[in-house]
This record gives sequence, C-alpha cells and structure tokens, in this order.
Amino acid sequence: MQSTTASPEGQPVRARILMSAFLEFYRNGFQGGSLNSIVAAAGVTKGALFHQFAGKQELGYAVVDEVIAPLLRQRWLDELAGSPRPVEAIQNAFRRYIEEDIASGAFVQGCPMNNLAQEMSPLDHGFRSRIDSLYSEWRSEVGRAVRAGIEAGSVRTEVDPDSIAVLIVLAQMGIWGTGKASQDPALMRASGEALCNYLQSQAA
Amino acid sequence: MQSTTASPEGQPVRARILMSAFLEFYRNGFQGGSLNSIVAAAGVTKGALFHQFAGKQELGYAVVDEVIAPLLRQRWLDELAGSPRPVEAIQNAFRRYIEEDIASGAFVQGCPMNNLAQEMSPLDHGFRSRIDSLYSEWRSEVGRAVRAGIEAGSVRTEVDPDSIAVLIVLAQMGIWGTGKASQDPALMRASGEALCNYLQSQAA
Amino acid sequence: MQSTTASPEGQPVRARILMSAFLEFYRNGFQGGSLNSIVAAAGVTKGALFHQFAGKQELGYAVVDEVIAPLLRQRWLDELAGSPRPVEAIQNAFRRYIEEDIASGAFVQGCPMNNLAQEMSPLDHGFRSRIDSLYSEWRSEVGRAVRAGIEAGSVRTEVDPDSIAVLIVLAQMGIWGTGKASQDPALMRASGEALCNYLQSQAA
Amino acid sequence: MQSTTASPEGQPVRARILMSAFLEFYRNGFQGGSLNSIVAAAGVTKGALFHQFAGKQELGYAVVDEVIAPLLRQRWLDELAGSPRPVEAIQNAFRRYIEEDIASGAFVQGCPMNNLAQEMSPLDHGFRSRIDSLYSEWRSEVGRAVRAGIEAGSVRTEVDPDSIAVLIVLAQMGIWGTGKASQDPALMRASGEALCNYLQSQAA
DNA sequence: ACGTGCGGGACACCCCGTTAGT
DNA sequence: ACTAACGGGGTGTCCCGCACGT
Repeated sequence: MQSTTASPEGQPVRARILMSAFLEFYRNGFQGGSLNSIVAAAGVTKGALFHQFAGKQELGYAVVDEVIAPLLRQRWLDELAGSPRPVEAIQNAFRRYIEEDIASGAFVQGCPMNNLAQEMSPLDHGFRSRIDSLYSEWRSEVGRAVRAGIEAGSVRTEVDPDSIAVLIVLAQMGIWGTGKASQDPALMRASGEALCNYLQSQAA
Repeated sequence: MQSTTASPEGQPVRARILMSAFLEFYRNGFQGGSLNSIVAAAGVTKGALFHQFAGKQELGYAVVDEVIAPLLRQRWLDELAGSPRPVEAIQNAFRRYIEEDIASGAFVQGCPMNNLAQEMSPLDHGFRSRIDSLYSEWRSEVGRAVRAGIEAGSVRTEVDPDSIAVLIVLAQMGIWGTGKASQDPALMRASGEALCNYLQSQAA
Repeated sequence: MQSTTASPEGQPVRARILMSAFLEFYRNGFQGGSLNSIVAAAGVTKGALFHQFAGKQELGYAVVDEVIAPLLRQRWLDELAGSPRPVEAIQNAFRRYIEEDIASGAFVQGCPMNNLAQEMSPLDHGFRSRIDSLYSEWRSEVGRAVRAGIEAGSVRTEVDPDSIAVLIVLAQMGIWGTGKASQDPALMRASGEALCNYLQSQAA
Repeated sequence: MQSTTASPEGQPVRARILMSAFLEFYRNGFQGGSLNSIVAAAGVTKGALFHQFAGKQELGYAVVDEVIAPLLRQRWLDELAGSPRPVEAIQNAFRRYIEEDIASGAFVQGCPMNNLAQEMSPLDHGFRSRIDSLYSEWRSEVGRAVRAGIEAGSVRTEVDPDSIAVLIVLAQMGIWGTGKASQDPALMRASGEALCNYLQSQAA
C-alpha cells in the first residue's frame, strides 16, 4: 500500500534521498559529504531525511545496501552467472566499463564501492563488513565462473580459480584507482589491457 | 640561529607538525583530519602551524612532498635502482612489506599515498598532480629496472616493460586496498602471492 | 464503543501515554523530556498522542491533573482527613515515604510535583497555577487537621495551624530536595528526623 | 598579564559569558538555556565561547564554581563566620534576602543554586558533586556558628548543631521553592517567619 | 481513533583561519 | 618565532507539530 504518494518529482522520497546521497558521497566522500547538500539536491527537508534514516551513518549503510550492491550485481555479477567462457566475459566487462566511464568522465571519480571501502573501512565496522561482504561475493562469483570455464574447456586446467578471482577484484580496484589518480584515459586503458592480456594467457 | 632550534621534544617544530599531520591524515583522511588534533599531538599551537604553513591545504601538500615522497622512494624505488634481477627485487619488496604491515597492524589503514590519492584526486588539483607525479615516477623506475633485467637476461625478452610497470603499481593499490577492506591477513597474503606468481611467469 | 478499548498492553491508550509522560518528565524534566521517547515507551505513535492531547503543553497539564494530583492526595492528604492525631499521622507519613523512596531509589529523582513546580513555575502560567493549587490544598488540609488535633487535645493550643501547615509543605520540598541533591540516604533521614522532632514539640 | 584586553563593554570576555550564562540558566534552566542566547546577550561569538569553555557542560560547571559559589559565600556564609549570636544572624539573613528578592521580583525565579540542584542532580554527576559540596559547606558553617553560639551562651545548650544546620538549609530550599511556586510574597514571608519563630525557640 | 510521512527550525558542537600582541 | 583570544560559519542531530490516509 506504501503511503509514498509519488512526490512532485515522480520518485518516492526515500529513493530520491538515496540517489542524492549516493552521488554526494561518490563526489565528496562519506565524511566530506553534506546532508544539507543531499536534502537540497533531493528536494526534501531534513525532517524527511531523519524520518527515513536514523542518521548519516544509517543513510550511508543504506546507500551501500540499496544502491551500491545492486549496481555491483548488475554491472559485474549477473552476466558472469551462466557464462561458459568467463575469461571473455570478464575481458568484455572491463573493456566496456572502462570505455563507458571514460566517455562519461566518471572515471575521474573512481569506483563508488572502492571509494567508500578505502575511506571508511578503518573507521567504521558497519561500512567495512557490508563492503567486505560484497567484495567476497564478487570473488566467489568469479571463482565459480572460472571453475565452470574449466569444466567447459574454455579455461586451462592448471589455473587456480580462487587465485584468479583475488587478482581480478584486486585489479579492478587498481585500475579504477589509477584512472582516478592520473585522470589519464590512455593510462586507464593501458591498465585494463595489461589485465586483459594476463587473462588471455589463462584461457585454453 | 635558524628556526631549526631543537624543541623540547628534540625535533624542530616544522618536522613535528609534519609527522603529526601525516599520522592524522593517514588515520582520518585529509578532510576528516583536524588541525586541532594535529597541533595537540605535535605539542604546538595553531599559531605555530599557521606560521609554518599557509593553511590546511598547504600542510597537506607538504605532507605529500616531504613525508610521503621520501617514504615511497625509500620503500620501493631505492633498492630497485641498480638491481639486475628486478623480478626478484619486486617480489621480495611485496612479500616483506605485506608481512611488515600485517605484523604492525598498519595494513588495515592501507597505503598512505593511495589513501590520499583516492580521497583528494577529484577534489584538488594540487594533491592530484603531486601524487600522480609520484606514481609516474614509480612506474618509470619499474620500467627502467625491467629493461635492465631484460638486458641482463633475468627477464624474458617478450615482455613489455611499461605494461608490467602499470600492472605492478596497479596491483600495489589493489593489494593494500584489499587488506584495508577485508582486514584479513590471509587474503592480503593471497593477493600478494597472486601477483608474485604472475611476476614469476615473466622471469627468464 | 468508547475509545477506552483495552489496547494490546491492557491499558487504554490515553492512560498509557499519561504514564509514560509522567515517567519521562519525572526523569528528564518537562523541557528535557521528549515526545518521541514518550510514544516509544507507551508503544503508540505520535498521531495517537496528538489525537489525545493538543500538544506537549496540554500533555504536561494532563499529567499534573490526572497523575500527580491523585498521587498527592493518595500519599499525603487522604489519611490526614479524619485523623484526630495529626502530628503522629504526619510524622508517620514522612518516615514511611522517606524509607520507601530510599528503598526504591526514587529519592534521587526528588518529588515529581516539586520537580515540575521548580522547573516550570516561572515559565508557564498553566503549570504554575495548577501546581500552586495543589500546594494550597495541601496546606489547607494540614491546617484543618491541626485544628482538629487542637480540639481533640492532641496538639498544644498555642500553635498556629496555618504556620505549621506552611512549614510542613516547605519542609517536604526541602527534604526531598536535599535527598535529590545529596543522594545520601543518611542525610535524607536526618532531614526527616529534624522535622519530626520539631513536630513532636508541637504535640500536647 | 592576562591578554583579556578589556573588551568593548568593559568586562573581559570570559566574565561576560559567565554572567550571561548564569542569567540564562537561572531563567530557563540548564537544559532549556540556549548557548545562542548566551552569546548574543554577552555580545560575543560562538567561537569565543568554545574557546573559553569546552562545551555547554563545562560552561555550566564554571557557572557553579565561579558565579554561584562566590554568591553563596557572600550572601550566607561570610557574615556567619565570626558571629557570636548565630540565631540572630541567620534570622536577619533570611528576612533581608526574602525582602530583597520580593522587592526585585527575583523570588519568582527561586534560588539559582537550588534550581540547578533540582534540575541536574540526577542527570549529571559533575553538577551534583559540585552543588552537593556547596550545600555541605553551608551546613558545616551553620553547625560551626551554632556551636560558637552555645559556647557564647546565646544558644540553648540542648540543641543539636548539626540537626539545626540540616533544617536551616532544608528550609532555605523550601522557602524559595514556595515563593517560586506560589509567586505570592505574603506566603513567602510567612514561610520565612515560620522558620524564624522556630529558630527563636532555640535561642537562650 | 489512530498510523505515516514529512516540514521547518533550533540546538550543541567544533572546525579553520585571523589578528593583536609578546 | 610563536601565542592566545576570538570570528563566523557549517555540521549532524533531533525535536514538535501537522496533514494526510484509513
């Protein structure tokens, strides 16, 4: 029944706040992000924010759970699920998202999940455990896909699926971190290709 | 009678402020770090800080130039300089620092340079250009060492030195980022080994 | 089907709110007390509260009228009504309630009526007039009882009933105030005994 | 040396803040008092307040230590110190201050020390211990004066000095509490006289 | 009769910078 | 070279009250 009554801008208030918060934290970090900016951008009041979330911390947690996690699954995990050729799927994903983020300019802001991980992991257990779970899920999905690829014959039998999974997630951090620090599209592309070349050597 | 007069604690004022600032920013980030905490930890007053540095921003720049840059060179670049076997040297460095940081517990705070890079690159050009220069220097040194290794016969001739350099720096970001996000020593070790195995495959 | 429908917890909503409000204001004062805490403790929503009471102020008035006033009459006035030996009755009441409040620990919170009187009298006429009426009633009842005691021969004929009444109510404020400020049961007992000794000197 | 540089209004900033805070807390209680009102009345900024006091709590403690305690000693303790006729001295003090507070209208605000004691004792140990110490000092001084009166022959030898001291402090709470709750000068005078009559019966 | 979502504003905190003085 | 007092302003928190809806 949801008394959300479709607000003026057409989105329910809670979703508007979450989206604004995601963007604000993406741009300025969690600690640097301002609730005033968030409510202003969302077109709502502080009262509405405080009604929906117990405070800045809970809002941050909700951003991870309700915005970042779905984004991760949509971008990286879903298409990996049933693929018999995981190496190609991963290469394609890297190449596609690198180009997308360069085209949109988003690459200079890095990866939203990694940004939060690097900023908040040592400071707040709630953030750390949520984000660590997502990275674990990511590694686990890659491992499963690689194992499937070995069975399907598209991946060499000697490779260690868990080791590859660790390296891929690690490389995603590093590639987007490099793009953010250098703001150099060419360097970001080179980073992606360095990884893709390594992956190619693991294919059957 | 230069202002380097040894203060009560035995260090000149400017150095004490720099060290406190480095630690504060390492722990709480640049935006989250407090000048009040810094001066309190350094045992000086705000007046002294503002006498030595024009403001928080300039202090941050000085931390990069005068603390982080030397640290980077000492830890990663110096021993790479004349080594005829770069692959081994890099492997050793990774293994040693991973163990050191696990032993000291510092791994949960990540890499100071990467922390600042991820937080400040999109927000402040002064930080970004300084840090990007350091990463460039790093890649350049690795590339030079690999080329030397090829000439010395310790590295296979097919490898692209620049590509390896990109990948190594990228992997350092990713490994320390993984350690920070997971707070799991085993996972950090596994990340390091995944990289070292790859490097091994590039040796002659 | 009046709104007195027994709620889940077995008490009608209005009574539950009043009790929660009484406790909240007793513990944190009227200004410091939070409506959110009250509704949470009562297990109702703010809508219910605002349906029953026009606002915080009216709720406070209702607490005085419907909780504190009955409490006062039950504890101090009822047993005084027909007593021929008022001095003993008052002494007994003081001694009993001092011990009860020490045993329950409530003495560190003082007297609910006096607390509200001291906090709100200069700030809000509605509170002041209600509470002042109760104190007047108290003095009036003590005066009547003392007069009855004089007629019954249990009180010396020289005493001024009104003066005694003033002093007794004043002393109740002072004793519970002393207990609250000192949190020292021995001092509270000594205060009560100092009063009882004085009263004894007024008996025939 | 005091760098207080005699501010525009002629008083050093810290003293102006303390005085404003005392008045604000006297009128609205500690919890109800607003730092904004205090700085506005003192003609200073938030920065100045925060520089002088660590927060609202510390400001409240300083008001007790640096405003209320001296006031207590000046009004009640000093002239009691060497008096050979303590009963008269105390009676005079009560009568004088009751009339003064009625004339100034301050009696409707009660006693500043008792106000804070009743509001904050159960909520904050720092307030409670400070104020309790002052009340203890008061009782101790009255006890000493009564003992001196017994030796000087102005007080009956049977009276218990400690018991009288307890009663006097208790009565001060009660008298000013009564004045505040009733806002009736006649009732406040009657309260004072009831106490003075009792004291008279203790004189030699 | 009562629940939900929300408005608007005040609050204490505390930050970074400056200025007058030593 | 260094200090202390102080200026403004922005932060997250959270409160009381209303307007719907059922």
